[in-house]
Amino acid sequence: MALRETRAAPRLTVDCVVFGLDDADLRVLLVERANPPFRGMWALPGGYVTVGEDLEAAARRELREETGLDRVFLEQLYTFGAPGRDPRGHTVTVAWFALVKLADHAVRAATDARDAAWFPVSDLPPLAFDHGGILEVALARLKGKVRYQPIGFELLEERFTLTQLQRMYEAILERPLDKRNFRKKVLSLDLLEELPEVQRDVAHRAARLYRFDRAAYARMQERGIDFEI
Amino acid sequence: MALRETRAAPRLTVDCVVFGLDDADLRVLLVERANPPFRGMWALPGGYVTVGEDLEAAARRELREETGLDRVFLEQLYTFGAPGRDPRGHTVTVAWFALVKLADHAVRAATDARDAAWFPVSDLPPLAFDHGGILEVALARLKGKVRYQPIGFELLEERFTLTQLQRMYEAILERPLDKRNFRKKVLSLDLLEELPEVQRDVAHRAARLYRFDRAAYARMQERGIDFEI
DNA sequence: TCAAAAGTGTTAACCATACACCCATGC
DNA sequence: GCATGGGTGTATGGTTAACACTTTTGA
Repeated sequence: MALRETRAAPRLTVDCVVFGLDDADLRVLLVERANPPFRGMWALPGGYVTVGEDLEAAARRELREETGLDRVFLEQLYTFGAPGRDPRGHTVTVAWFALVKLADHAVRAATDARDAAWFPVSDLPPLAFDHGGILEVALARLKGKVRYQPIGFELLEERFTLTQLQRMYEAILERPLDKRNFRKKVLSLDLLEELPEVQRDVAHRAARLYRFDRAAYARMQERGIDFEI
Repeated sequence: MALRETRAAPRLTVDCVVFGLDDADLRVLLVERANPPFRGMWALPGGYVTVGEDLEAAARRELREETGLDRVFLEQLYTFGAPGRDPRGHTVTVAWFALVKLADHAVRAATDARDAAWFPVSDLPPLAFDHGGILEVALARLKGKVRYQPIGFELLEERFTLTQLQRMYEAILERPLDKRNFRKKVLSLDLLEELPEVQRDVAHRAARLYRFDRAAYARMQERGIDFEI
Protein backbone atom coordinates (compact mmCIF):
# COMPACT_ATOMS: atom_id res chain seq x y z
CA MET A 1 0.00 0.00 0.00
CA ALA A 2 2.70 2.46 0.95
CA LEU A 3 4.25 2.51 -2.50
CA ARG A 4 1.05 2.45 -4.50
CA GLU A 5 0.74 5.35 -6.93
CA THR A 6 -2.89 6.34 -6.62
CA ARG A 7 -3.97 8.33 -9.67
CA ALA A 8 -6.63 10.52 -8.14
CA ALA A 9 -6.01 12.34 -4.89
CA PRO A 10 -7.85 15.09 -3.00
CA ARG A 11 -6.63 18.66 -3.56
CA LEU A 12 -4.88 20.37 -0.66
CA THR A 13 -5.43 23.93 0.52
CA VAL A 14 -4.75 26.10 3.55
CA ASP A 15 -7.22 28.55 5.11
CA CYS A 16 -6.55 31.12 7.81
CA VAL A 17 -8.78 32.39 10.59
CA VAL A 18 -7.23 35.75 11.47
CA PHE A 19 -8.36 37.40 14.69
CA GLY A 20 -7.84 41.01 15.67
CA LEU A 21 -9.00 43.08 18.61
CA ASP A 22 -10.74 46.36 17.97
CA ASP A 23 -11.22 48.12 21.28
CA ALA A 24 -13.36 45.52 23.05
CA ASP A 25 -14.54 43.73 19.91
CA LEU A 26 -13.01 40.50 18.67
CA ARG A 27 -12.90 40.63 14.87
CA VAL A 28 -12.04 38.24 12.08
CA LEU A 29 -10.57 39.00 8.68
CA LEU A 30 -12.56 37.87 5.63
CA VAL A 31 -12.11 38.23 1.89
CA GLU A 32 -14.82 38.59 -0.71
CA ARG A 33 -14.79 35.85 -3.33
CA ALA A 34 -14.18 37.17 -6.85
CA ASN A 35 -15.05 33.92 -8.62
CA PRO A 36 -17.50 31.04 -8.42
CA PRO A 37 -18.32 29.00 -6.48
CA PHE A 38 -19.77 31.28 -3.79
CA ARG A 39 -18.88 34.36 -5.88
CA GLY A 40 -19.46 37.53 -3.90
CA MET A 41 -19.65 35.73 -0.58
CA TRP A 42 -17.19 36.26 2.23
CA ALA A 43 -14.65 33.56 2.96
CA LEU A 44 -11.51 32.85 4.96
CA PRO A 45 -8.31 33.83 3.17
CA GLY A 46 -6.58 30.75 1.79
CA GLY A 47 -5.56 28.81 -1.30
CA TYR A 48 -3.72 25.84 -2.75
CA VAL A 49 -0.56 24.34 -1.30
CA THR A 50 2.16 23.82 -3.89
CA VAL A 51 4.62 20.93 -4.06
CA GLY A 52 7.71 21.46 -1.97
CA GLU A 53 6.02 24.14 0.11
CA ASP A 54 5.74 23.78 3.86
CA LEU A 55 2.16 24.03 5.15
CA GLU A 56 2.86 26.96 7.44
CA ALA A 57 4.73 28.72 4.62
CA ALA A 58 1.70 28.22 2.37
CA ALA A 59 -0.57 29.75 4.99
CA ARG A 60 1.74 32.76 5.37
CA ARG A 61 2.00 33.19 1.62
CA GLU A 62 -1.76 33.16 1.14
CA LEU A 63 -2.21 35.66 3.94
CA ARG A 64 0.32 37.96 2.37
CA GLU A 65 -1.12 37.63 -1.12
CA GLU A 66 -4.75 38.02 -0.18
CA THR A 67 -4.65 40.43 2.72
CA GLY A 68 -1.19 42.01 2.87
CA LEU A 69 -0.62 40.61 6.36
CA ASP A 70 2.90 39.58 7.24
CA ARG A 71 4.77 38.29 10.32
CA VAL A 72 1.67 37.23 12.19
CA PHE A 73 1.31 34.71 15.00
CA LEU A 74 0.15 31.51 13.31
CA GLU A 75 -0.83 28.14 14.72
CA GLN A 76 -2.33 25.07 13.09
CA LEU A 77 -6.00 24.63 13.95
CA TYR A 78 -7.44 21.49 12.37
CA THR A 79 -7.68 19.76 9.01
CA PHE A 80 -11.07 19.59 7.32
CA GLY A 81 -11.62 17.03 4.59
CA ALA A 82 -15.29 16.08 4.22
CA PRO A 83 -15.69 15.04 0.56
CA GLY A 84 -18.52 17.51 -0.13
CA ARG A 85 -17.01 20.64 1.38
CA ASP A 86 -15.93 22.08 -2.00
CA PRO A 87 -18.39 21.70 -4.91
CA ARG A 88 -15.50 21.64 -7.41
CA GLY A 89 -14.18 18.35 -6.06
CA HIS A 90 -12.72 16.74 -2.98
CA THR A 91 -10.49 19.31 -1.29
CA VAL A 92 -8.79 18.91 2.06
CA THR A 93 -7.89 22.11 3.86
CA VAL A 94 -5.42 22.60 6.67
CA ALA A 95 -6.88 25.46 8.71
CA TRP A 96 -4.72 27.86 10.73
CA PHE A 97 -5.53 30.50 13.23
CA ALA A 98 -3.69 33.76 13.41
CA LEU A 99 -3.61 36.64 15.89
CA VAL A 100 -2.63 40.14 14.81
CA LYS A 101 -2.37 43.61 16.31
CA LEU A 102 -5.30 45.08 14.45
CA ALA A 103 -4.10 48.65 14.72
CA ASP A 104 -1.05 47.77 12.60
CA HIS A 105 -3.25 46.48 9.80
CA ALA A 106 -6.46 48.39 10.30
CA VAL A 107 -7.90 49.18 6.88
CA ARG A 108 -5.32 47.43 4.74
CA ALA A 109 -6.78 46.58 1.35
CA ALA A 110 -6.38 43.22 -0.35
CA THR A 111 -3.56 43.07 -2.87
CA ASP A 112 -5.46 41.21 -5.56
CA ALA A 113 -8.85 42.21 -6.90
CA ARG A 114 -10.79 41.04 -3.88
CA ASP A 115 -11.94 43.04 -0.92
CA ALA A 116 -10.76 42.21 2.58
CA ALA A 117 -12.50 43.42 5.73
CA TRP A 118 -12.66 42.91 9.49
CA PHE A 119 -15.97 41.61 10.88
CA PRO A 120 -16.93 41.37 14.56
CA VAL A 121 -17.26 37.71 15.43
CA SER A 122 -20.62 38.53 17.02
CA ASP A 123 -22.01 39.76 13.68
CA LEU A 124 -20.75 37.73 10.75
CA PRO A 125 -22.05 37.45 7.19
CA PRO A 126 -22.83 33.99 5.78
CA LEU A 127 -19.56 32.36 4.78
CA ALA A 128 -18.57 30.33 1.71
CA PHE A 129 -17.79 26.60 1.85
CA ASP A 130 -17.67 25.20 5.40
CA HIS A 131 -15.84 28.31 6.60
CA GLY A 132 -18.50 29.09 9.18
CA GLY A 133 -17.75 25.78 10.86
CA ILE A 134 -14.01 26.34 10.67
CA LEU A 135 -14.45 29.72 12.32
CA GLU A 136 -16.42 28.16 15.16
CA VAL A 137 -13.63 25.66 15.79
CA ALA A 138 -11.13 28.51 15.78
CA LEU A 139 -13.15 30.50 18.30
CA ALA A 140 -13.41 27.51 20.60
CA ARG A 141 -9.66 26.92 20.34
CA LEU A 142 -8.89 30.56 21.09
CA LYS A 143 -11.19 30.55 24.11
CA GLY A 144 -9.66 27.39 25.47
CA LYS A 145 -6.07 28.32 24.83
CA VAL A 146 -5.93 31.92 25.96
CA ARG A 147 -6.28 30.94 29.60
CA TYR A 148 -3.18 28.74 29.65
CA GLN A 149 -0.88 30.32 27.11
CA PRO A 150 0.12 33.95 26.67
CA ILE A 151 -1.12 34.11 23.07
CA GLY A 152 -3.55 36.93 23.82
CA PHE A 153 -0.67 39.40 23.91
CA GLU A 154 -0.40 38.95 20.13
CA LEU A 155 -3.65 40.91 19.87
CA LEU A 156 -2.42 43.89 21.91
CA GLU A 157 0.16 46.54 21.19
CA GLU A 158 3.61 46.10 22.66
CA ARG A 159 2.67 48.36 25.58
CA PHE A 160 -0.76 48.11 27.18
CA THR A 161 -2.68 48.95 30.32
CA LEU A 162 -4.13 46.36 32.67
CA THR A 163 -7.60 47.48 31.66
CA GLN A 164 -6.81 46.82 27.99
CA LEU A 165 -5.50 43.39 28.96
CA GLN A 166 -8.67 42.69 30.90
CA ARG A 167 -10.88 43.83 27.99
CA MET A 168 -9.01 41.43 25.72
CA TYR A 169 -9.70 38.49 28.01
CA GLU A 170 -13.32 39.54 28.41
CA ALA A 171 -13.79 39.79 24.64
CA ILE A 172 -12.37 36.32 24.06
CA LEU A 173 -13.95 34.57 27.02
CA GLU A 174 -17.24 36.41 26.54
CA ARG A 175 -17.73 37.08 30.22
CA PRO A 176 -16.90 39.92 32.59
CA LEU A 177 -13.95 39.57 34.95
CA ASP A 178 -13.53 41.16 38.35
CA LYS A 179 -11.06 44.05 38.15
CA ARG A 180 -9.33 43.53 41.48
CA ASN A 181 -9.02 39.78 41.17
CA PHE A 182 -7.83 40.07 37.59
CA ARG A 183 -5.05 42.50 38.52
CA LYS A 184 -3.95 40.45 41.50
CA LYS A 185 -3.83 37.37 39.31
CA VAL A 186 -1.93 38.68 36.32
CA LEU A 187 0.57 40.61 38.42
CA SER A 188 1.21 37.57 40.61
CA LEU A 189 2.29 35.60 37.52
CA ASP A 190 5.37 37.83 37.15
CA LEU A 191 4.99 37.86 33.38
CA LEU A 192 4.37 41.59 33.04
CA GLU A 193 7.05 44.21 33.10
CA GLU A 194 5.89 47.49 34.62
CA LEU A 195 7.11 50.34 32.43
CA PRO A 196 8.10 53.79 33.70
CA GLU A 197 5.38 55.25 31.51
CA VAL A 198 1.71 56.02 31.64
CA GLN A 199 -0.96 56.65 29.04
CA ARG A 200 -0.94 60.02 27.22
CA ASP A 201 -3.80 62.19 26.05
CA VAL A 202 -6.58 60.55 27.99
CA ALA A 203 -9.31 62.56 29.63
CA HIS A 204 -8.89 60.91 32.99
CA ARG A 205 -6.19 59.54 35.23
CA ALA A 206 -3.54 57.99 33.00
CA ALA A 207 -3.01 54.25 33.46
CA ARG A 208 0.33 52.55 33.99
CA LEU A 209 1.73 50.80 30.92
CA TYR A 210 3.01 47.22 30.97
CA ARG A 211 4.82 44.94 28.57
CA PHE A 212 4.69 41.16 28.30
CA ASP A 213 8.00 39.72 29.49
CA ARG A 214 8.85 36.93 27.04
CA ALA A 215 12.06 36.02 28.82
CA ALA A 216 10.21 35.49 32.10
CA TYR A 217 7.71 33.28 30.32
CA ALA A 218 10.49 31.23 28.73
CA ARG A 219 12.08 30.69 32.15
CA MET A 220 8.71 29.68 33.57
CA GLN A 221 8.21 27.16 30.78
CA GLU A 222 11.65 25.67 31.34
CA ARG A 223 10.83 25.10 34.96
CA GLY A 224 7.65 23.37 33.80
CA ILE A 225 5.34 25.73 35.63
CA ASP A 226 1.83 26.30 34.35
CA PHE A 227 -0.08 29.49 34.38
CA GLU A 228 -3.78 30.07 34.23
CA ILE A 229 -5.98 33.13 34.00
CA MET B 1 -6.26 31.72 -7.39
CA ALA B 2 -9.26 29.86 -6.10
CA LEU B 3 -10.10 28.33 -9.45
CA ARG B 4 -6.56 27.73 -10.65
CA GLU B 5 -5.88 24.12 -11.55
CA THR B 6 -2.42 23.56 -10.19
CA ARG B 7 -0.82 20.58 -11.90
CA ALA B 8 1.43 19.31 -9.15
CA ALA B 9 0.10 18.88 -5.64
CA PRO B 10 1.45 17.19 -2.50
CA ARG B 11 0.23 13.64 -1.85
CA LEU B 12 -2.11 13.13 1.09
CA THR B 13 -1.91 10.35 3.66
CA VAL B 14 -3.24 9.52 7.12
CA ASP B 15 -1.19 7.98 9.94
CA CYS B 16 -2.44 6.65 13.26
CA VAL B 17 -0.81 6.66 16.68
CA VAL B 18 -2.63 3.86 18.50
CA PHE B 19 -2.20 3.65 22.25
CA GLY B 20 -3.03 0.69 24.44
CA LEU B 21 -2.54 0.00 28.14
CA ASP B 22 -0.85 -3.21 29.17
CA ASP B 23 -1.08 -3.49 32.93
CA ALA B 24 0.83 -0.35 33.91
CA ASP B 25 2.62 0.12 30.60
CA LEU B 26 1.50 2.53 27.91
CA ARG B 27 2.09 0.92 24.53
CA VAL B 28 1.88 2.00 20.92
CA LEU B 29 1.02 -0.09 17.87
CA LEU B 30 3.59 -0.17 15.07
CA VAL B 31 3.82 -2.01 11.75
CA GLU B 32 6.97 -3.24 10.06
CA ARG B 33 7.55 -1.76 6.62
CA ALA B 34 7.54 -4.39 3.86
CA ASN B 35 8.83 -2.04 1.14
CA PRO B 36 11.31 0.77 0.64
CA PRO B 37 11.82 3.42 1.75
CA PHE B 38 12.67 2.45 5.32
CA ARG B 39 12.07 -1.24 4.48
CA GLY B 40 12.17 -3.35 7.62
CA MET B 41 11.79 -0.38 9.96
CA TRP B 42 8.83 0.13 12.23
CA ALA B 43 6.30 2.80 11.36
CA LEU B 44 2.89 4.13 12.29
CA PRO B 45 0.03 2.41 10.48
CA GLY B 46 -1.29 4.61 7.69
CA GLY B 47 -1.65 5.14 3.95
CA TYR B 48 -3.07 7.24 1.16
CA VAL B 49 -6.39 9.07 1.27
CA THR B 50 -8.55 8.42 -1.76
CA VAL B 51 -10.80 10.90 -3.53
CA GLY B 52 -14.25 11.12 -1.99
CA GLU B 53 -13.08 9.55 1.25
CA ASP B 54 -13.48 11.35 4.54
CA LEU B 55 -10.22 11.79 6.47
CA GLU B 56 -11.45 9.97 9.55
CA ALA B 57 -12.82 7.17 7.35
CA ALA B 58 -9.43 6.85 5.69
CA ALA B 59 -7.73 6.56 9.07
CA ARG B 60 -10.19 3.87 10.16
CA ARG B 61 -9.78 1.99 6.91
CA GLU B 62 -5.99 1.97 7.17
CA LEU B 63 -6.16 0.80 10.76
CA ARG B 64 -8.46 -2.04 9.78
CA GLU B 65 -6.38 -3.04 6.76
CA GLU B 66 -3.00 -2.90 8.46
CA THR B 67 -3.73 -3.98 12.00
CA GLY B 68 -7.22 -5.49 12.10
CA LEU B 69 -8.38 -2.85 14.58
CA ASP B 70 -11.96 -1.69 14.32
CA ARG B 71 -14.31 0.62 16.23
CA VAL B 72 -11.58 2.44 18.08
CA PHE B 73 -11.64 5.90 19.67
CA LEU B 74 -10.05 8.20 17.11
CA GLU B 75 -9.22 11.89 17.25
CA GLN B 76 -7.34 14.14 14.87
CA LEU B 77 -3.88 15.03 16.15
CA TYR B 78 -2.02 17.34 13.76
CA THR B 79 -1.12 17.61 10.09
CA PHE B 80 2.54 17.23 9.14
CA GLY B 81 3.67 18.55 5.79
CA ALA B 82 7.37 19.39 5.75
CA PRO B 83 8.49 18.93 2.11
CA GLY B 84 11.31 16.50 2.99
CA ARG B 85 9.43 14.16 5.29
CA ASP B 86 8.93 11.47 2.63
CA PRO B 87 11.90 10.77 0.32
CA ARG B 88 9.52 9.72 -2.50
CA GLY B 89 8.12 13.22 -2.81
CA HIS B 90 6.17 15.85 -0.95
CA THR B 91 3.57 14.08 1.17
CA VAL B 92 1.30 15.70 3.70
CA THR B 93 -0.06 13.43 6.41
CA VAL B 94 -3.01 13.99 8.68
CA ALA B 95 -2.06 12.22 11.91
CA TRP B 96 -4.66 10.73 14.27
CA PHE B 97 -4.41 9.33 17.70
CA ALA B 98 -6.38 6.32 18.79
CA LEU B 99 -7.05 4.66 22.13
CA VAL B 100 -7.96 0.99 22.34
CA LYS B 101 -8.62 -1.61 24.99
CA LEU B 102 -5.47 -3.59 24.45
CA ALA B 103 -6.83 -6.81 25.90
CA ASP B 104 -9.36 -6.96 23.06
CA HIS B 105 -6.61 -6.80 20.45
CA ALA B 106 -3.63 -8.24 22.27
CA VAL B 107 -1.60 -10.25 19.77
CA ARG B 108 -3.67 -9.60 16.70
CA ALA B 109 -1.54 -10.08 13.59
CA ALA B 110 -1.52 -7.69 10.68
CA THR B 111 -3.82 -8.71 7.84
CA ASP B 112 -1.44 -7.93 5.01
CA ALA B 113 2.13 -9.17 4.80
CA ARG B 114 3.50 -6.87 7.43
CA ASP B 115 4.00 -7.53 11.08
CA ALA B 116 2.22 -5.45 13.69
CA ALA B 117 3.30 -5.25 17.33
CA TRP B 118 2.79 -3.30 20.52
CA PHE B 119 5.83 -1.43 21.89
CA PRO B 120 6.09 0.26 25.29
CA VAL B 121 6.41 4.00 24.70
CA SER B 122 9.36 3.98 27.08
CA ASP B 123 11.30 1.60 24.82
CA LEU B 124 10.70 2.24 21.13
CA PRO B 125 12.63 1.16 18.06
CA PRO B 126 13.80 3.82 15.59
CA LEU B 127 10.84 4.81 13.43
CA ALA B 128 10.51 5.43 9.70
CA PHE B 129 9.88 8.89 8.19
CA ASP B 130 9.16 11.56 10.84
CA HIS B 131 7.02 9.11 12.79
CA GLY B 132 9.12 9.50 15.92
CA GLY B 133 8.21 13.17 16.00
CA ILE B 134 4.55 12.44 15.35
CA LEU B 135 4.53 10.00 18.25
CA GLU B 136 6.00 12.62 20.56
CA VAL B 137 3.26 15.06 19.62
CA ALA B 138 0.69 12.34 20.28
CA LEU B 139 2.12 11.58 23.70
CA ALA B 140 2.09 15.24 24.64
CA ARG B 141 -1.52 15.55 23.49
CA LEU B 142 -2.58 12.48 25.44
CA LYS B 143 -0.88 13.76 28.57
CA GLY B 144 -2.50 17.15 28.27
CA LYS B 145 -5.94 15.91 27.39
CA VAL B 146 -6.44 13.04 29.78
CA ARG B 147 -6.74 15.36 32.77
CA TYR B 148 -9.67 17.31 31.34
CA GLN B 149 -11.53 14.79 29.24
CA PRO B 150 -12.59 11.26 30.07
CA ILE B 151 -10.70 9.73 27.14
CA GLY B 152 -8.60 7.52 29.38
CA PHE B 153 -11.55 5.18 29.86
CA GLU B 154 -11.08 4.10 26.24
CA LEU B 155 -7.93 2.31 27.38
CA LEU B 156 -9.65 0.33 30.14
CA GLU B 157 -12.15 -2.47 30.03
CA GLU B 158 -15.80 -1.61 30.52
CA ARG B 159 -15.53 -2.52 34.21
CA PHE B 160 -12.45 -1.56 36.19
CA THR B 161 -11.19 -1.04 39.72
CA LEU B 162 -10.10 2.31 41.10
CA THR B 163 -6.55 1.00 41.28
CA GLN B 164 -6.61 0.15 37.58
CA LEU B 165 -7.91 3.63 36.87
CA GLN B 166 -5.14 5.14 38.94
CA ARG B 167 -2.48 3.02 37.18
CA MET B 168 -3.77 4.29 33.85
CA TYR B 169 -3.41 7.92 34.91
CA GLU B 170 0.02 7.22 36.36
CA ALA B 171 1.18 5.53 33.15
CA ILE B 172 0.05 8.45 31.01
CA LEU B 173 1.12 11.27 33.29
CA GLU B 174 4.37 9.51 34.21
CA ARG B 175 4.12 10.33 37.88
CA PRO B 176 2.72 8.62 40.96
CA LEU B 177 -0.61 9.76 42.37
CA ASP B 178 -1.73 9.59 45.97
CA LYS B 179 -4.23 6.78 46.46
CA ARG B 180 -6.55 8.50 48.93
CA ASN B 181 -6.60 11.83 47.10
CA PHE B 182 -7.12 10.12 43.77
CA ARG B 183 -10.11 8.16 45.03
CA LYS B 184 -11.66 11.18 46.71
CA LYS B 185 -11.24 13.16 43.51
CA VAL B 186 -12.60 10.70 40.97
CA LEU B 187 -15.53 9.68 43.14
CA SER B 188 -16.44 13.30 43.82
CA LEU B 189 -16.84 13.89 40.07
CA ASP B 190 -19.90 11.62 40.00
CA LEU B 191 -18.80 10.12 36.70
CA LEU B 192 -18.29 6.58 37.97
CA GLU B 193 -21.05 4.10 38.53
CA GLU B 194 -20.34 1.72 41.38
CA LEU B 195 -21.26 -1.79 40.29
CA PRO B 196 -22.65 -4.50 42.59
CA GLU B 197 -19.63 -6.62 41.70
CA VAL B 198 -16.07 -7.16 42.81
CA GLN B 199 -12.99 -8.68 41.22
CA ARG B 200 -12.82 -12.47 40.89
CA ASP B 201 -9.89 -14.84 41.25
CA VAL B 202 -7.46 -12.50 42.93
CA ALA B 203 -5.17 -13.61 45.75
CA HIS B 204 -6.18 -10.77 48.03
CA ARG B 205 -9.20 -8.77 48.97
CA ALA B 206 -11.28 -8.30 45.82
CA ALA B 207 -11.68 -4.71 44.67
CA ARG B 208 -14.96 -3.01 43.84
CA LEU B 209 -15.71 -2.65 40.13
CA TYR B 210 -16.82 0.62 38.55
CA ARG B 211 -18.05 1.74 35.16
CA PHE B 212 -17.71 5.12 33.47
CA ASP B 213 -21.11 6.83 33.36
CA ARG B 214 -21.36 8.38 29.90
CA ALA B 215 -24.81 9.81 30.55
CA ALA B 216 -23.59 11.64 33.64
CA TYR B 217 -20.69 13.06 31.65
CA ALA B 218 -23.03 14.23 28.90
CA ARG B 219 -25.20 16.01 31.48
CA MET B 220 -22.12 17.61 33.00
CA GLN B 221 -20.98 18.86 29.60
CA GLU B 222 -24.40 20.33 28.88
CA ARG B 223 -24.23 22.28 32.09
CA GLY B 224 -20.83 23.54 30.97
CA ILE B 225 -19.00 22.14 33.96
CA ASP B 226 -15.34 21.23 33.66
CA PHE B 227 -13.62 18.37 35.33
CA GLU B 228 -9.98 17.90 36.14
CA ILE B 229 -7.92 15.07 37.52
C1' DT C 1 -16.13 70.73 40.22
C1' DC C 2 -17.33 67.14 37.52
C1' DA C 3 -16.71 63.02 34.72
C1' DA C 4 -14.09 59.12 33.80
C1' DA C 5 -11.38 55.54 34.71
C1' DA C 6 -7.28 54.01 37.84
C1' DG C 7 -6.04 51.81 41.62
C1' DT C 8 -6.37 49.22 45.92
C1' DG C 9 -7.53 44.76 50.66
C1' DT C 10 -10.10 41.72 53.27
C1' DT C 11 -12.85 37.85 54.20
C1' DA C 12 -14.97 33.38 53.56
C1' DA C 13 -15.42 29.21 51.02
C1' DC C 14 -13.35 25.84 48.66
C1' DC C 15 -9.73 22.75 46.99
C1' DA C 16 -5.26 20.48 46.89
C1' DT C 17 -1.92 18.11 49.41
C1' DA C 18 0.35 15.35 52.74
C1' DC C 19 0.17 11.54 55.33
C1' DA C 20 -0.55 5.86 57.92
C1' DC C 21 -3.17 2.32 59.40
C1' DC C 22 -6.66 -1.48 59.54
C1' DC C 23 -9.34 -4.74 56.61
C1' DA C 24 -10.63 -8.62 53.65
C1' DT C 25 -9.25 -12.42 51.09
C1' DG C 26 -6.76 -16.50 49.19
C1' DC C 27 -3.13 -19.49 49.80
C1' DG D 1 -1.10 -16.74 59.84
C1' DC D 2 0.85 -14.27 56.31
C1' DA D 3 1.19 -11.83 52.08
C1' DT D 4 -1.21 -8.83 49.10
C1' DG D 5 -3.54 -5.17 47.80
C1' DG D 6 -8.28 -2.68 49.25
C1' DG D 7 -10.15 0.78 51.54
C1' DT D 8 -10.54 4.88 54.55
C1' DG D 9 -10.14 10.61 57.25
C1' DT D 10 -8.10 14.71 58.89
C1' DA D 11 -5.52 18.87 59.17
C1' DT D 12 -3.02 22.53 56.80
C1' DG D 13 -2.02 25.87 53.40
C1' DG D 14 -3.10 27.97 49.31
C1' DT D 15 -6.29 29.68 45.84
C1' DT D 16 -10.49 31.59 44.23
C1' DA D 17 -14.41 34.65 44.52
C1' DA D 18 -17.14 38.23 46.20
C1' DC D 19 -17.32 42.80 47.14
C1' DA D 20 -16.93 49.24 47.22
C1' DC D 21 -14.53 53.15 47.85
C1' DT D 22 -10.80 56.67 47.16
C1' DT D 23 -7.49 58.82 43.90
C1' DT D 24 -5.92 61.07 39.86
C1' DT D 25 -6.41 63.70 35.85
C1' DG D 26 -8.20 66.63 32.08
C1' DA D 27 -11.81 69.25 30.46
